[in-house]
Amino acid sequence: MGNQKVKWTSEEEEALKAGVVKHGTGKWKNILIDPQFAPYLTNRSNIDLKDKWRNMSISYGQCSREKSKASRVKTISSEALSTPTTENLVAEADAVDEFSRSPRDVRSALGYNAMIFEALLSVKDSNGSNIGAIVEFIEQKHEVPQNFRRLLSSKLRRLVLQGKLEKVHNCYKIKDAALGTKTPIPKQKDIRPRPVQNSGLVISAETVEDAAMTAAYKIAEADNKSFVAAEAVKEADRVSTMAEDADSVLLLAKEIFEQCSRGETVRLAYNRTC
DNA sequence: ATAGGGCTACGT
DNA sequence: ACGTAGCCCTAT
Repeated sequence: MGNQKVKWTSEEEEALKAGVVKHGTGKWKNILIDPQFAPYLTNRSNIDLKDKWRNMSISYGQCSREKSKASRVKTISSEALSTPTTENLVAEADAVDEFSRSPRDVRSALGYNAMIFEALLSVKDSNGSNIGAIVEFIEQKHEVPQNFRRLLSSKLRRLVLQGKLEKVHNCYKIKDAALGTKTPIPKQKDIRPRPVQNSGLVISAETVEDAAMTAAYKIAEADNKSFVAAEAVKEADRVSTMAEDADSVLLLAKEIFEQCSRGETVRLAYNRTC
């Protein structure tokens, strides 16, 4: 007799994720009235968004480990201080948030792309950020190598090439199109054994990039709120590292392709150690 | 308007 | 029978 339950479609989920990236968690009404997302969410109320986001956060968080019913998020604040498990360390680090940068910051090992998105997402300036600001932001939160600025600029260039970022004058910002409205890729909930298309580089690279975007969502969420279980952070780490590897291969392939198409002879030397 | 607890339809 | 996820209720 109660009402029928209407399952969320993947389009709705994507719109919600993108909405959270753009407006932040808790801004459900804003997401709902944003013309960018509204078309996908006509059947949902702001409360629905809140509930759905809660469910998504929970299911991302518990992934593989213990599935005690009490891991419902609220335990973080009460127990984090007493039991030093990895999970709680992360929760704690995120709860203190802001400018806490203990030397063993759990996220210091995150992939650079993830850091870049993290930086750009937390700067709400619609003009974007210049490279100096990005470097500064990341240095605040993570330990970086000596040549970081140089490294960063090549990463940024790459992301612009891929259409993930937009460069205006000397400022970089996240391209809206990259945040979901673009492709209605079905993208089912991971876990599934997904038949790996052995057909090629492009497809797999795109898939990985998609995963990297998801990782960015999670990181954005971690900064906006104070919870995201260790599993999610670890996964974000793993995935963004994969994405960077794929990036390199993709870029290399592109260069080779361009040289070939100009009729140049391309020589490849294989001297990897692994 | 939002957060969090509670209820329950639905799929195993 | 049980867990999950969508929906409802209430305090803030």
